[in-house]
Amino acid sequence: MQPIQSVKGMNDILPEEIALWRFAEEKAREIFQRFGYSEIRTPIVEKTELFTRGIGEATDIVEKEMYTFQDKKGRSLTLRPEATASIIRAYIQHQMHVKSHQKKFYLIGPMFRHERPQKGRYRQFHQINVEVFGIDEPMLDAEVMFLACLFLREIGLKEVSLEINSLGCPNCRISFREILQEYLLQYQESLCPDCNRRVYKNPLRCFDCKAPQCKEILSNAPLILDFICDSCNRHFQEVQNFLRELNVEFIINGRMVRGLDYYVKTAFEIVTEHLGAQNAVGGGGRYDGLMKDLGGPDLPGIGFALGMERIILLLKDSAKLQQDNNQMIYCVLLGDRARAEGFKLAQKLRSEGFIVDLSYEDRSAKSQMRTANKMGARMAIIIGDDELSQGVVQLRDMHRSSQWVVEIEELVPELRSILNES
RNA sequence: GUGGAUGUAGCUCAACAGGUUAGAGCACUGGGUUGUGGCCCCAGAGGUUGGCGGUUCGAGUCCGCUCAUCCACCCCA
Repeated sequence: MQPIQSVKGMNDILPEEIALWRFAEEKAREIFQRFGYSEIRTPIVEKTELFTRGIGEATDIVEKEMYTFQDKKGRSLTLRPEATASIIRAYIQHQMHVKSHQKKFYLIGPMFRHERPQKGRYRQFHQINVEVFGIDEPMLDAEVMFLACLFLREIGLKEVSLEINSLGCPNCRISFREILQEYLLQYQESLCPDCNRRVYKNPLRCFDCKAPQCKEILSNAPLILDFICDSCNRHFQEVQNFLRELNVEFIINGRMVRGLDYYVKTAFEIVTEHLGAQNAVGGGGRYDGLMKDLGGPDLPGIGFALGMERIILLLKDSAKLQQDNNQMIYCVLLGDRARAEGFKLAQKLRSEGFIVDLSYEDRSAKSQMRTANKMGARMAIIIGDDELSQGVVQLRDMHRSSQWVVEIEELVPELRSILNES
C-alpha cells in the first residue's frame, strides 16, 4: 500500500522549522503594530470574480495559476492567489471607510498558485501582506517601503536591495504603451514568441523577458520614467526624497514592471541574489484605482507582500538559531513506584508553569539520561525507590554536570531559582 | 504547460563490464556502570534498490512506461 503524500508543491512545516516561522511572524506583528497597523484575516476561498476583476484577466495568475473549482451549487470559487483583493473586499463589505478610522492593515497567511514548484516557489506559500487605503501622499509610499526594509533588517536579512520605479497613472501609461509598442514593433522578427504576444497584450511586460535578444532590444527601449506626467513625476521625486530622509538605500530600476495589472505610480521590489531563480523576497506598489474597480469608494491604496518561504530560506543559511530547550526539565524514573510518583510530580510541575517531559517507558537509567541529553534538557530530576523512601529527589544540572539532593517540598522553589538565573 | 537531472536503510552515499546472502558512515536501540547524559568500545535492529512491465540462465545495474522529488524555462512571493 502506497503511503499518502502531501499535494505537490504544498509542504509541511516541521517542528524544527517552526521556531524560524514564529520568529519572523512575531517580529512582523510587533513592528507593524508599532507603525499603527491592525491585523486582518480573510477567508482563504473567495468568489472567483474577485480575483479576475481585481488582478486582471490578462495576468498569468488569472489565466493559468488559480485553484478554481465549483461548489455544490455550481458557483465558481477560488483559493486566494494573493491577498490585496480580499482585503479590499473586506474593507468595502464592512464599510470600514465610514465605520472606522482604520486604514492600515496587515495579513499573514497562505496563498495558492498552481505553478510548477521549484526552489522558493510553491503551490501553497505564505505571505506577509501590508495594505493602506485612502492616502496618496508620497510620504506614505516611502514609509511603506521603509517598513518592509526595516522588518527584513530586524530579522537579520542583510543582503537584500530595494528597487523602485514609477509606472505612471493610467493616463501616462496609455501614451507610453503606444510609444513602447511602436519601438518594439520595429524589431518584431527578433523578439521571442512570448514577447510577440506581449507586444499587443501588454508591451510593458516585455521588460521582464530574459531571452538574450529581447534583453538587448529592451536595453535601448524607451523607459516609462521619461514619459510619465508631471504629477506622477512629482510624486516619484518626493517619494525618493522621503526615502533619503529615512536613510533607505534604493536603486531606480526603470525596467521593473510588475505582474499584476492594478499597479500605478510607485512600484517596488526587494530582491536578493541568494534564492536561485527567484530573486524577489517581496514586492508591492500603489493601486489607486483598484478599490473603485471592485465596487467600493474611490480610495487610493498601497501595499506590499513578502514571501515567507523565501525569507525562511534566507534566514536558514544566514542566522542559525537553534531550538531552545534551555528551560526543559526531564524526569528520569527508576522503578514502578517511582514511575507512578514521577508521573504525578511531572503534572504538578507543569501546573506550576515548568516545561516538563518524562520517560513513559520503563527504560534503564542510562537510556533515560541519554534522552534527556538529546532533548537538550537543562535539568534532570532523578527519582528512584531510595529517594522516594526519604521524600527527596536527585536534581541534576545537565549543563554544569552537578547533582544534588532536594526535598520534594523544596523542589519548586529550587527549580525556579535555577531556571530563572540562567 | 515545456525542458533537464535524480530516485538504494530514517539521513548522506557505496556496490568492478549485468553474477551468491545489497554494504558503509551518521542517526536509532541495547550493553560496557544491579540507578546517571555528552567522548570511547561492543552488539543489534533496520531494505519488496520508488512502482509496473520487458530483455536475460541471472537485473540495484540494460530497455520501456509510470510515479515522485529537485532544478531551470515561464511567472512571481
